[in-house]
Amino acid sequence: MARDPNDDIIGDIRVFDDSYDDVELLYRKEELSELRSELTGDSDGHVLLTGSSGVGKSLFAKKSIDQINSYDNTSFDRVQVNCFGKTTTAIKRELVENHHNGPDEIPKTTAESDVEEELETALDGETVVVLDEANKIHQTDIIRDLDEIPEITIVAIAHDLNEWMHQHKMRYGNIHFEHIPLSQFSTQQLGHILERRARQGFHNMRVISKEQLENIADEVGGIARQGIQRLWAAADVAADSGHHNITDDDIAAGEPRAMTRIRQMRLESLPYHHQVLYAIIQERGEVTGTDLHARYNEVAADVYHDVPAEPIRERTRRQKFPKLKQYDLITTRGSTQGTIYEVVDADVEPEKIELPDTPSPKSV
DNA sequence: ATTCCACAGGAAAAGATGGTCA
DNA sequence: TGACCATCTTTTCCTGTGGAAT
Repeated sequence: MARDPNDDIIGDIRVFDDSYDDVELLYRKEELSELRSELTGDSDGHVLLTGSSGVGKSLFAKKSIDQINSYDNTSFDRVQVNCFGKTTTAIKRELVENHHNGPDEIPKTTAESDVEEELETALDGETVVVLDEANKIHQTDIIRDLDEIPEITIVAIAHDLNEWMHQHKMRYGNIHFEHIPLSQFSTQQLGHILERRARQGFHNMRVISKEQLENIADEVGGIARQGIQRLWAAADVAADSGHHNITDDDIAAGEPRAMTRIRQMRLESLPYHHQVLYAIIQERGEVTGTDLHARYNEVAADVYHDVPAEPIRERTRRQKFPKLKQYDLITTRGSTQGTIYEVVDADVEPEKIELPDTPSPKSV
């Protein structure tokens, strides 16, 4: 069962990365033309893109704006920044750095007013600023600031319209955003998208059939990111099993592997406290609240030894669980003192956290 | 049935972080 | 630079709940 590299089905693993963007935009004609009329029309409003996780919002923003640029013979610049966890100045700094006119690097000590100045000098015409994960913008007035620069049109990306309204419309009430929702793909559409991916990532297209691709698309309910991970996982399982073609069983067997990979990425994107708590639950598969807190207190000194973070109190720990649930990493059942915390997938390992192995069966 | 207990989660105060402005 | 403000996180305090003990 030794795995011969020549048997590998995957030719280019990068094709299955989240960040891979050397693709053609498919089935987004309507949204594209809406965006085009916003960006090329007279309106000086901004754009809000929404859609559920994994439908390809960032990719759409990137590819469609570049496409509009080349088809319409317009020439505005596109600058894209992920806003997650960044301050106003950090976002502006990154905007300048990402702009083709700007310096590649601005020292972090530069004052905000100077960064602002650098930004305005870099702009030499219409510029579309894409704010990725704009729903994560918290204590910043970045939107208001950018709105005041006439050359800039903002394309903000968020998950959910209501959430966006709640967080921002009140604060930026007078700044207009045209809303363009991105829907999930139909089975057929996603099947086709996956076929393109396979064509790019696999050595040979004959290893998987059209029906199989559509089955994957159907199973993931039109969520592109999941479909792509399922495709990768199916190929990975097939290669492990020494198959030359991907079988239906490989696809089925790949499902947990794909989900594990997605959950693993989510866990790693979370702050340290979440990961510590996850590690404790994962250690035993399931644990009661009492045992969880006891174990936390036991390992706290070790686990927080050489990290910037400090251990947190019980109430604060409880406040971390909703996020872990939302990311489908843990579940809870029972209520009040009987609550059991349980990992969804024991194969998802907290890579940064090493718990000291003092197996403490509820020592009384 | 009643009381007791432990804890999840709500409310609000306190703290931390980062921005603005004189 | 320091006083002040806005926002988000953590802590403190507390209430409601459901199971166990009486």
